[in-house]
Amino acid sequence: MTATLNERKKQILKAVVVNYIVTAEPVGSRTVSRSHRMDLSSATIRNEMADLEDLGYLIQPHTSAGRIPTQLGYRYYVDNLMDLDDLSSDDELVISSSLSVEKMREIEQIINNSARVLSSATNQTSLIMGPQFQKSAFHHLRILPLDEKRSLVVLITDTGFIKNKVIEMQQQLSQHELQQVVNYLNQKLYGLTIDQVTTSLINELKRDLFRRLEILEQAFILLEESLKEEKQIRVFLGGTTNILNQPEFKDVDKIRRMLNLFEQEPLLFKILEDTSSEDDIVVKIGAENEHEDIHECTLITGTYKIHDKTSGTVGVLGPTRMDYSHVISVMRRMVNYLNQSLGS
Amino acid sequence: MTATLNERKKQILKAVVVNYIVTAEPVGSRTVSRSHRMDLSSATIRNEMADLEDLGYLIQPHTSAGRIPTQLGYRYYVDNLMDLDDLSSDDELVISSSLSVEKMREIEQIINNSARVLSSATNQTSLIMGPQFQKSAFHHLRILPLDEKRSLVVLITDTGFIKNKVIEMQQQLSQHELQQVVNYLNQKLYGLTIDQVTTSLINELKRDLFRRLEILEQAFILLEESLKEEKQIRVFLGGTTNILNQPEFKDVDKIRRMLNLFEQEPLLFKILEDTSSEDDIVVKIGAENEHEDIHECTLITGTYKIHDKTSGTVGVLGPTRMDYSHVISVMRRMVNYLNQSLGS
DNA sequence: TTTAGCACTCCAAGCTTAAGAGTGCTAAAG
DNA sequence: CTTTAGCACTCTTAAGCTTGGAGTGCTAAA
Repeated sequence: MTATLNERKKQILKAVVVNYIVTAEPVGSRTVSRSHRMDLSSATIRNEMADLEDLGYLIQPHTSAGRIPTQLGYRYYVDNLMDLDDLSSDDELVISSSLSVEKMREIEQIINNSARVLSSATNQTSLIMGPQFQKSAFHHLRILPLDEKRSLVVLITDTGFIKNKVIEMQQQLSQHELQQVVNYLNQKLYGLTIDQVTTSLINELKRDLFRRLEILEQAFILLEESLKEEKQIRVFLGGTTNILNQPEFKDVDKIRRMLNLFEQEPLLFKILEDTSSEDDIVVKIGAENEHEDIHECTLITGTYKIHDKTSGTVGVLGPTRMDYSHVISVMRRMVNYLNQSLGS
Repeated sequence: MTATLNERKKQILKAVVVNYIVTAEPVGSRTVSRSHRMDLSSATIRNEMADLEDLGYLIQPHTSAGRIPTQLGYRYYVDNLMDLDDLSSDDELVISSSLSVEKMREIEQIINNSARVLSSATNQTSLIMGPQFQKSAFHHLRILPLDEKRSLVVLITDTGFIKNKVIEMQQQLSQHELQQVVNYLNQKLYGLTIDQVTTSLINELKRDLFRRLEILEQAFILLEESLKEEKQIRVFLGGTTNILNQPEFKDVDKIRRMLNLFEQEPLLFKILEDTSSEDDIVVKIGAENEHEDIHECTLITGTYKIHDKTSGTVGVLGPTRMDYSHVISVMRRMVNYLNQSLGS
């Protein structure tokens, strides 16, 4: 199908897409013939555009309107026609300055901030999936008694994650008893990924441990709880109100559906996850996305790494009429930034 | 002003408010005369309504439309006319079941969940201000070394808050050295509220400590950081999309302004803070709110306590046309619940 | 003091109209 | 064979107009 487009058709398709991205209005033949250095009359362009419509790249909202790109048209544009955007020094400035103003230490902070920057640099909504804690390997566990009843459990992974949780224990445990349990667990769990530390494994260990010292129901509950809580990965959003600026969302009902979607973290997670496992940047246009509520949207995603492990996904979501080249450039930069600042 | 309303006017005002809350349409004299057991003709009602308009309790959107309550009208209704709502067993069920399904341990979880429940029980947007950590008193500090470079700092307050933070230290400190610092700090800071632990106090301690043992720049940075981070209180939102269901927000521009507001935590904090310091439930109608963007909204707030200290604020935000009695009832229940589950 | 009746006002919804943008087709020109 | 000019036609959008209904205020009678 790609082969069937001659140079002139490509130029015209590109002109329509570029123009439509900017104006959000159907593009007429006259506009194309005048504005894009094409030494052809509008009539000729009209003929070509009619062809492009037959081929499925363009569509008319109604007879006697200009054309707008179809999903296929965008796809062709992204794959074959798009010029990559050099970030303007303005954007460059905005991005790098807002990212580096403060040294941020906490992962959550970094990601939250990134989401904000990404959305404001693209004028779209951004989604960032937090690091996938589950893929990290268990390194060791420590327990710090706080007072008679409470202890702080600290879980450390090979990628440098540190999760901690306060737990309460009905039964008092001596420092020594605690230490025994902790040592046992460290020995058994070392090197497993968090995913692999299943409830059944924990139950097994529990049985095992009961045989030897018969105290520690509570110590296990804590472990189970710490893990369970981390099962659901957090998705950070930025600029959710940006979609309201897009003319394609002037309908309250569409807005509601989108915002509703944004409130459902598991769904967002699924949407992002569907795209991942690629190395570079992925562009999913319209119905290429699984989820029905974003069939009129484009999702552009990239993945970042922590310690060379694929770790999380960054996404920008907006209407299919999106400034692809710009968003892709910003995304590149963002992924780089995350790789750097989370990598260490 | 209150005294000037005779019984009949009160009944009519009440009827208009109640009706308008349900229908969101201007209420005509005929509607009032028929529906609310008033044995008066519409003409009589008309006269009374004209009076109520002169007094500032009602207003006509245009000549020859029914009346709708003014801000003053709502105020009078809330202060003098409102029947308190017995929660229907349905609501009762929804609320108590969704709150008690799981034992939640983390404060953040409890609050987040509460926000969700509150918004769905009221069909409005809910805001909950997290506990004001700053008002708690410092109890003690502990440090748990994790590996050569990192330590976990744990801060415990008298109200049972436990904050922890991982810090990195360039310089290695021996367990002994660390312990010395920690002991010193615990002694000096004990009993102060977190608010009182200012940067200047820290600097003072720092100087003091330097004189005796000259190591611990890092140890202080950590303390400063832990505290700074907690300065901004988190506001939890629930049901932000509920405002989209209200007919008064069918305008995209209004929606944008509201959602924008919701994205700015410091503003929300300020809005909630303005209402607090009361013991019971506070109703702020329309322009009674400071912030201009919610001049067409009503904010109903309550405060909850942890360990008998006033601790945070719960709010429901919606258009001035709001089911006051229902929201207030739900709010009561919510505050009770929070007092119970955070109190221990 | 209350009520019935009536003229009047105003909005909302539907319809009509005119302007403008853009097309498809045809026939002529290159 | 390709390109272009010209023209009739289509469709949308905005503005103006019409109409029905809801609700009022006023007056006069009960």
